[in-house]
Amino acid sequence: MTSVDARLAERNIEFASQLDEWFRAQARPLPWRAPGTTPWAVLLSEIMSQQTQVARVIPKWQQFLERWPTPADLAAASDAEVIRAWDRLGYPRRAVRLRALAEAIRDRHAGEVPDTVEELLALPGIGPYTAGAVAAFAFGVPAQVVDTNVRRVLARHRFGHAEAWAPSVARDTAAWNEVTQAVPAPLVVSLAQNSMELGALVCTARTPACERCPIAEQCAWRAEGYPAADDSLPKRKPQARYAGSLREMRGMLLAELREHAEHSEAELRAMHTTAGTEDPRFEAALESLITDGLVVRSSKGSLQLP
DNA sequence: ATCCTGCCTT
DNA sequence: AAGGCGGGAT
Repeated sequence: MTSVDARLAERNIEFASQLDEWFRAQARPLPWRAPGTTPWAVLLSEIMSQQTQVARVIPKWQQFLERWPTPADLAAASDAEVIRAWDRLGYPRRAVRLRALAEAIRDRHAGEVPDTVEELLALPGIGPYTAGAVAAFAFGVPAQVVDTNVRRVLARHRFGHAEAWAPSVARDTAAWNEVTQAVPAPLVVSLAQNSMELGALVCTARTPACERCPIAEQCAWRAEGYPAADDSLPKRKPQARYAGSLREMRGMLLAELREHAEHSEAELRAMHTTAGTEDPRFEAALESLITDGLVVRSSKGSLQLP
């Protein structure tokens, strides 16, 4: 081992150890972190937390588990039931994917959530983050876990960037490999959870609370005087305006279909036609919902949840 | 306006 | 690599 490797190893282990100490004292008691949480419950929490804040996920997570305690239970439900239960968590296509996911677990894995990244990644609706998170948090595998929080913490603390780099599997993997090198497996697992928690509570995107940060002393970004974002780094494009968007129309149509079991297509179209002029978004929104499997067109021109 | 424990398609 | 996809909170 070269002296460079030795120094990196020392830095990595100190980084992981300090975060671990902080986590034990400061972490939120999230329900899916309680001992005895099933892999299915962990998986469900990760799916629901994809682009939805923890506070909004918690009650919905509890409702789903009470109603569908195992993958087989959810697989046996209809898409319509799951879409209605999903309610306003956002990105309703996740509800359909979730049921397909439960079905795949039932059919390919005898109803048990698999414990390897490779098998998890092959399931619908599970990408690099979720596969790693489930392997790590449900099964203790020292897998790569890079979400927006980890990405930002590493970008700042280890690499001195003001903002996280844009999501890229290559960048995520390179950074993860560097910071976990020579770190013992159990500590790698906690590093994932700990850095995620630090990003959520302290090293936040907008106004980081550096005065409460347990690793501020070693922070590269702080050492460099909190430099502004590097323009050479790719940035996520801001979301388009919601009012008037196709997404808004999708939301309106889905709300109506959630409420009434069935609609005639003509009736639904009429609801979005004023003074003889059809809302130009109507057709595209409907087709998009059908493509996502959120709405089905029946034989005689009626629309309903699948 | 920006962010939130991303994923899938093109 | 880029664009699309909810809805709530700050």
